[in-house]
Amino acid sequence: MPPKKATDQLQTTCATCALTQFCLPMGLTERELKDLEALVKHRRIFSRGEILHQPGDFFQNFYAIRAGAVKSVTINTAGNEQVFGFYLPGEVIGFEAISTQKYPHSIIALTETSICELPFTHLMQMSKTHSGLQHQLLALASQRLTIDTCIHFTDTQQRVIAFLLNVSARLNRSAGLKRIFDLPMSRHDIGNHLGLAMETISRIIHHLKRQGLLAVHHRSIELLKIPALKALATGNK
Amino acid sequence: MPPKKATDQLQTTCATCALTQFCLPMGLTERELKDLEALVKHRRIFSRGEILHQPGDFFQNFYAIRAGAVKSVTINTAGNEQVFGFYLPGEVIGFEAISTQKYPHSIIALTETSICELPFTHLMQMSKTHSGLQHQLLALASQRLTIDTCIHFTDTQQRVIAFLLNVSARLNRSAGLKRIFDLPMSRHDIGNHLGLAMETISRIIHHLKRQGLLAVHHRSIELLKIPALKALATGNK
DNA sequence: TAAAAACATTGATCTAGATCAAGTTAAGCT
DNA sequence: AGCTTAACTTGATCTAGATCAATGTTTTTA
Repeated sequence: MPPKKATDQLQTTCATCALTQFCLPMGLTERELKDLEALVKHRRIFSRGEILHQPGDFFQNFYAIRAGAVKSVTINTAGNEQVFGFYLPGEVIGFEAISTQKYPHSIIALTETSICELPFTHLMQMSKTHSGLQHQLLALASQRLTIDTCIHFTDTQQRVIAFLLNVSARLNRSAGLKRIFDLPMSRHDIGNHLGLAMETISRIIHHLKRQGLLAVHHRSIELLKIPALKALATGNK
Repeated sequence: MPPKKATDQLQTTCATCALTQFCLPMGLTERELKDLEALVKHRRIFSRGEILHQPGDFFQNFYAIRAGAVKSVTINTAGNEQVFGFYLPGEVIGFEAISTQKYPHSIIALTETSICELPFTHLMQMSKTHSGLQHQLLALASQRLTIDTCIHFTDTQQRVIAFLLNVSARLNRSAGLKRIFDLPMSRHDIGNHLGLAMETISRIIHHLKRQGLLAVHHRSIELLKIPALKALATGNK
């Protein structure tokens, strides 16, 4: 069940949302789910380029991505952007802000993006009585710690393939990799995030295409030989 | 109050530990602290090179670093090590394992290292009634998400300086940077972690030394011009 | 619907940093 | 203490990927 378009999502409840088994509701009892639902403050749509929050903004809400995608960035003093990561449907923004009470990054919508806003203090209050929620909050923070292993690969091609497989898996949370998908972010953003030039991303993807490992048309990707791609990503050249 | 040597730490309790205000006990009431103390299963010493756990091991315990340091690594199919990060005194290992119930990495002691073992299920049980602990668990997971920003810098020198400042700050959690400290990890590990060759680390450190920004003798570092180093790290060349 | 802007590809050149290699220093071991 | 081994430094060379540049494509906006 793929997430619907951003604009279709405004009336959905947690119980009827396609992402209910991956997002915050996961593992919650029916009762807990109903209470969580009551706690959702806003459902909002951001259009491409809009900023959800800036670094230093006081941390008040989690944002659960319902449809679309955002990037997490900072701008350094020299004016250069630094892409820290991406958030895809079902993923929750805010964990990195808990300890300092301030968001550390800018969150910018990459496409039309629909989100659910959840007040943190209410969530914490609720999780005192709802132990399923308490566990799920930690589990989501945990997931976030291991979600993005691509940056750690030394080999450039490995990094790019691992990134593509990572996005594919995250877009298809239920079962394995999504074979056909659209990258929500630009080559520039991918490059920045992986510490590579945009042109290098382009060339590596082209190379994989020529080898018949995937089909590409701009941001649309089809993984053709998943086992081979996996093998390359884990370092078996 | 610097952390004592690993071997001095076996008898210490949470209440008397120098790290009490940074580690899990932070923000806990006296009552909560006493209950937490009762929950600590083991205090153990690992010597250099010893493995705390392997990837895939069933997640049962958090490990709080009391003295020393460890690295978090994986070995890929080609036999290459990949350094994911480091844990320094007061830091807690285990958050990345909550969602899958398995540790994703090997944890290897870099020096003589003393740790406190805390059973996860007991912690969760306890945090149902101790809301300070519940918050502190999330806060520590949160901290972990933002602790290691060095890898995201594009410029090589920036990455290395940011790394040194990062270690310095983490070794001196209370107040700002530690001016004089020993790196617990090898140049090789630093390089691997930052995606650079060991020789490059050596050369960049040598370069900073020649500029008079720091004093180095093997793993011992003294930060001589902190503002200048900070400026370089944030991209003002 | 056309024009503009943003994004992506492809090629040519150049340089930062990897790799290779040798020598030095420090740490662990018997 | 002296031997062995691991870690670090320094230099020379080479290459992967950055940078520069031009063109093509798609999306956005007027």
